[in-house]
Amino acid sequence: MAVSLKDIAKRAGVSQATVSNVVNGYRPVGEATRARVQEAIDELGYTPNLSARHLRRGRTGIIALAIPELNNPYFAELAAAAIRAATERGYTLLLDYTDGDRDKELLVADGFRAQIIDGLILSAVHLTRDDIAGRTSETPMVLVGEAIYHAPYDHVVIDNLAASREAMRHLIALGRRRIAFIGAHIEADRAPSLLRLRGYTEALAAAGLPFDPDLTVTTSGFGRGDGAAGMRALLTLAQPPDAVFAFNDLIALGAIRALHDHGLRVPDDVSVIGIDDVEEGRFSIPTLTTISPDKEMIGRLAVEKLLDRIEGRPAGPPAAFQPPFRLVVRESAPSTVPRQASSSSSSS
Amino acid sequence: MAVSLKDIAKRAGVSQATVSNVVNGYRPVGEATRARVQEAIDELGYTPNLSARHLRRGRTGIIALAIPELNNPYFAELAAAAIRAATERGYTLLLDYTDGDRDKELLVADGFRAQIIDGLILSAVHLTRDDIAGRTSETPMVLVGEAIYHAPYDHVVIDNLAASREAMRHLIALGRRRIAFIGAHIEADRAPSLLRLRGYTEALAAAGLPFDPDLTVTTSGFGRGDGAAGMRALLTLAQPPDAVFAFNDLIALGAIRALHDHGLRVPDDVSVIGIDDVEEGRFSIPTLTTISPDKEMIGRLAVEKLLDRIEGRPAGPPAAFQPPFRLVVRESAPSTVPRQASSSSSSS
DNA sequence: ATGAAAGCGCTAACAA
DNA sequence: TTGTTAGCGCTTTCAT
Repeated sequence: MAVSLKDIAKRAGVSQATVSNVVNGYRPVGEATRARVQEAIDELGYTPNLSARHLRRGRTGIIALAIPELNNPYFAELAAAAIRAATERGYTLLLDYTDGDRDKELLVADGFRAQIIDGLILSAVHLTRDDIAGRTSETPMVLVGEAIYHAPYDHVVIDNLAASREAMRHLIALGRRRIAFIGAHIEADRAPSLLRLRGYTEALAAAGLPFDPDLTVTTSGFGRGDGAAGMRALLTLAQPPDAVFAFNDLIALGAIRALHDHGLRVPDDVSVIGIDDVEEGRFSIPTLTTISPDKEMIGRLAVEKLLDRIEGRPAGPPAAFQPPFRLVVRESAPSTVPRQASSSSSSS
Repeated sequence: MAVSLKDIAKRAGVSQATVSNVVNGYRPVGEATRARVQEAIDELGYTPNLSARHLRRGRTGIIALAIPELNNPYFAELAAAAIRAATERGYTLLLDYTDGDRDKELLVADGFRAQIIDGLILSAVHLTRDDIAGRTSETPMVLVGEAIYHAPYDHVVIDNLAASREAMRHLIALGRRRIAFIGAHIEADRAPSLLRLRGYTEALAAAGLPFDPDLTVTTSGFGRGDGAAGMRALLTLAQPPDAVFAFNDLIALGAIRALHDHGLRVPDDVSVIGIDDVEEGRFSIPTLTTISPDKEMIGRLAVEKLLDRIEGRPAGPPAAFQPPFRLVVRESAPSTVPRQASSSSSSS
């Protein structure tokens, strides 16, 4: 059995309460006493038993970040930022991953592991508004991610409408006219792709370009394979697209691969743009033009807002927070309109 | 305050012990009693308080997996496997990431968060043998990853020597003669790249090929940028390589990008092979030939061995476990020898 | 400034 | 088969 408060108290000849106060500093402790206690702590090598502390305090010091998939580097980068932020604030961050499975998302939102965590940052994909609204768990929660719920929770997400418009403007400025969107989803009202899709159609309208339903491709997942399949479908069209706006970078990368397999060149024949700015896109061939959300800030903000709620700081009513983003132009959709076939120009 | 054992006991008119037994099943409980208790549990919505349980049992049900970086998809995939395995066994897996920082690795190994975890799976990069040997923490630990320590801990890792030899045999069978290795490390005796490097030299010797020190490139990290930088260095050689064996896929992918920037073609001018089989390499241009370790089994085995120690199952002395791997041939180093070998030193 | 003592919710040893 | 009871190690009144 490890060294306990009691051991220290005995050794230092004081009460447990005093030791506790030396450790936590809730009440002032006399200088001489403090020194004696500290010495005992050092000698015996005491570390507080967290389970006991948590039992007593009713909090665990653990918060969870639930993400759909670890394999998407976007989430890996987001998680890294959140872990940093939590650690700085003295919390431990537990990564829960839901596998893009609705039941698991429900389970997590509804208090699975609630006993172990003080709060939850949830990046849901499949949850419905009712799922969120009907949540019974009392555990503080902050929402992250593209799906919209209009639910009474803080929500951290970039301005997807503006981001999509900017991506589209870039493509349109390049002279592209048949721009496809890969990564739409079936769910009508709160799908992750909702705002990005709206940005897509609005940008088309603003540029006076027709909206062709054939150019909007639905995918089941969010990975490279989905992007490749979506692109292959587009390539069967009588009039294939001359540009692709992908829901995210992984889909964009998959689309590029499918174009390559089909003997088409990016960006000469087709321009491609994604969203996320994962590192992979800085080294891919071609490198990927993308919208880069401030992932560090997203993670940080989500943690902060959650801790505000947990620690009962005045935080006002639930609100939406929009970290910045910026357009990063790379080879897959460069600023200069592609002249002819000529590749292997490099610019990292 | 949430519903407690006591509440259930009162409601069902039984003792706390009985409720505990119907929840945990340590002792048999009468059918009628069980039903009554279960009903009370359902009605009141009881979930055990884990802090209390852990305080009492002396275990938390949490194990940690410490990895150098989350951004490397290899570790993300490994973590996913470990999380699955832990969850199945009723444990929660906490991801700790050390940032490839020696101090953080030390901290983790030496019992940071020891109060909260029952055991640790450590994938260290920078730790020395002495660091490991001098560990004071009592927390059970299992080692994962390429670095060798000959320390008294279970260690799960593929047979890196055999894997490297197989990768090299493939390159040599292609007719490659100047094969470079990117991703060596300074530390002499237990660096992650040690065995892979030895496999490289042994394979050269076995094929009667000369070992040219210029073709072995040291990198500080393990990412795409390191691979690209390493490749650029190789391309300044008077006689650049005609093939690259990379320490891992990310380095290989970075090397491919650098070759592309240099106007060289993969695999026509230079063949490239990596290790890890990350998903990215199945969609990259060109797709990546690689050694695919069984990540699912690595994660699973590490968790199992750790739980054996934690739960005191007879596990014998610490041992090494070698999950299988296989060569996956893709475009960057196809089986058929490239035809028009134009691997001159034309563009440099 | 310090101490004594009462639990937080649970499990396990001992009784019945 | 079930109940009683004693803590696990800590924080926190209430006294002093």
